Amino acid sequence: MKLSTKGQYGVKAMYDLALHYGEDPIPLKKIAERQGISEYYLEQLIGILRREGFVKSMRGSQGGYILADDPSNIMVGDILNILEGPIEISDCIDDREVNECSKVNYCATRLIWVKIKNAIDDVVNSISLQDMVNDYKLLCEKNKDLIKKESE
Amino acid sequence: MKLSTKGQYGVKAMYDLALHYGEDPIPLKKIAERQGISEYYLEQLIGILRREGFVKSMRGSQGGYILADDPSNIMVGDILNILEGPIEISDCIDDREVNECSKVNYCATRLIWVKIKNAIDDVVNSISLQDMVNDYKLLCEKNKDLIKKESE
DNA sequence: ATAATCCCGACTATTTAACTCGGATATTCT
DNA sequence: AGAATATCCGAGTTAAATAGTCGGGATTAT
Repeated sequence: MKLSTKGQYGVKAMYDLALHYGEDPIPLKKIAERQGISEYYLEQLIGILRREGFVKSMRGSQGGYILADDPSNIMVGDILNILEGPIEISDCIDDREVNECSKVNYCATRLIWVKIKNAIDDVVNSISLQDMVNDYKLLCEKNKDLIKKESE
Repeated sequence: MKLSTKGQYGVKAMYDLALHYGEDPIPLKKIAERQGISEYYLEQLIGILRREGFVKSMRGSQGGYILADDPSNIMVGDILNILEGPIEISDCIDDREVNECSKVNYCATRLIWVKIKNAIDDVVNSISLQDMVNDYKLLCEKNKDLIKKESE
């Protein structure tokens, strides 16, 4: 059970843009380099994100991409939903079992997939790009302190 | 983002066995029919579950499968882990970015995949086969009441 | 003996993931 | 104007995983 790289790459790229929000547009090449992703492949993914309105593009020399909105308004879940498709764990319609409960249109396992889906949604819809940036900066601070102490 | 059918089929089959726990062994053919799964395909899956000690098999005529343990001791997570493999959402080692935080061995997105994994684990490790059976029986009761009222 | 059933390994077809590429279009800089 | 830099678009490729199929052997109740 695993996520595809689409979602991973998409979140990484968007996070990279979030780190530079408010600055000049970032060309894809830079993002791909920094995040260790194939540039050509990322091109496809960011194309999707652009069409969905999550990033804006500037063509031509000095062009690149910027976030279409404030990082605090973009949730990880938004990105994953678009790149991975909605979480459709099961297309479960199980009605063959004609027994004492025959009238029940019910798949015993369906509830489990629903619970899993909800749990994932809760997580990814609660984390914004800004949260990720904050976490990163916090870690940097801690690290600086650590280096400082080491050199004392 | 979706689960493979392996996990779905496996849970369905185990649930079927749980419904008949304590009775005679159930042949694979019955399970496959009732749950709407290819018998040959299910054969592979249940083979894995047998080797891992989750079900016991009886060969020969009147043979079949039974749960190796009480349904309350078998968690949905156990089944999924074996059939889908552990949840390895990302094999994220991202250390290329040499900037002001260069000493930090840290992947910005890693925390997200960890959180997702934990959320899924929490769900599937909290649901036993017995829970599923209870849910089903509860639903049957409700349904009976409903039919009763309708006929009044 | 025979029918039912598990057991095992190999085979195949389909789909998906993960890239790769060629060339068109737009923009800036010199 | 022209070169360089980028986005934009669609198509092609490769490799792996998924899902399913099959043949035949071993075991056991009737």
